[in-house]
Amino acid sequence: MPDQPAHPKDQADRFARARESQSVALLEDYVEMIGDLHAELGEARVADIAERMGVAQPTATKAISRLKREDLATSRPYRGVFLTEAGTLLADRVRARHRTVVAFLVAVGVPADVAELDAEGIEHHVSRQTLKAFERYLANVDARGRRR
Amino acid sequence: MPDQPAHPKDQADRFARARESQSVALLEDYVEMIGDLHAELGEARVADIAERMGVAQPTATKAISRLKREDLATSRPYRGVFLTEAGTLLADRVRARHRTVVAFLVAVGVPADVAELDAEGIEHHVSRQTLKAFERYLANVDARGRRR
DNA sequence: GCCGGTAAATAGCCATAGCTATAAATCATA
DNA sequence: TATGATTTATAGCTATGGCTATTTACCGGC
Ligand SMILES: [Mn+2]
Ligand SMILES: [Mn+2]
Ligand SMILES: [Mn+2]
Ligand SMILES: [Mn+2]
Repeated sequence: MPDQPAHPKDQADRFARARESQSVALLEDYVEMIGDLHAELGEARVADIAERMGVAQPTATKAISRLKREDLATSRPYRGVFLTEAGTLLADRVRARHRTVVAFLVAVGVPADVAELDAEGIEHHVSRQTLKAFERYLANVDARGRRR
Repeated sequence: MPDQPAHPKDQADRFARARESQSVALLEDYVEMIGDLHAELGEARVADIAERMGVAQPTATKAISRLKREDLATSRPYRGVFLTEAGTLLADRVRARHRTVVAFLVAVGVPADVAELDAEGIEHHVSRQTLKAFERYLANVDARGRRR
């Protein structure tokens, strides 16, 4: 019992878009974290990246190869990983979006710990327009206190 | 510049959870759509499933194999695909969640067309608790009219 | 009932993202 | 400075989810 008769092409485009977002999600999470590691530790070692991502070390190495291929990072063997200009920009954008999504979820009544968990996946599918809507919502909450 | 010093294990668990949600996402979208097709057309043919998913026919066939393996669907060769009890339950749950996510996004100010697009990816990362929060929010909106 | 057209299945390719096991490089310290 | 410990890279495996090309099954009309 779908809402409308469904336009196959539109629906297909929707799925294609979600698949595309997904394929970028891994890149986003890695660059964000590499940026975090530089801010916290002054460097991003493969071992630390792997630990925080919750994957085996060769899995992280392989992901880093993809970052390099997409010009988001460079690395000096046995010397750590570095974000390019583009990587830094992406990391900052992704980090800001991540925080907005978490804050927004909390603002609409999601428990903080759950918000953190869900945001890790949700963030990658939040478009520019949706992010703007979240920001507007937060601005209102901030200005007028918790609405009920 | 992360918010807190970051607990590597917690963060790793968060990523693991997002990966798990992702691996279920495809199953969810397929069962929802197969349910839709049965409601609309009385049957779910592989060709229609592929068209709506925006993938080639063999890709749909392979996904259906996975649905069968996970006991969400059965199929009679050249005769279409059928949801099991579990598949029907999942489809209904996923369809309801999808609608709630879209309605919620629209309610917080996301343009309807954008809400449709983003929801297709977001929905799979919305936990039970977050969904409850969305429902509460919508109930308030319904009861008291559009808040500003 | 046969035969052509359509639909589905199968074969076999590629890329991604995970893993373990092992080799190689670096580093610390004796 | 040699050596052992640690870290990183590499090799090679699996599963998923895309694809195209081809074969097989079904079905409707003659
Ligand atoms: Mn994430
Ligand atoms: Mn994130
Ligand atoms: Mn979806
Ligand atoms: Mn959906």
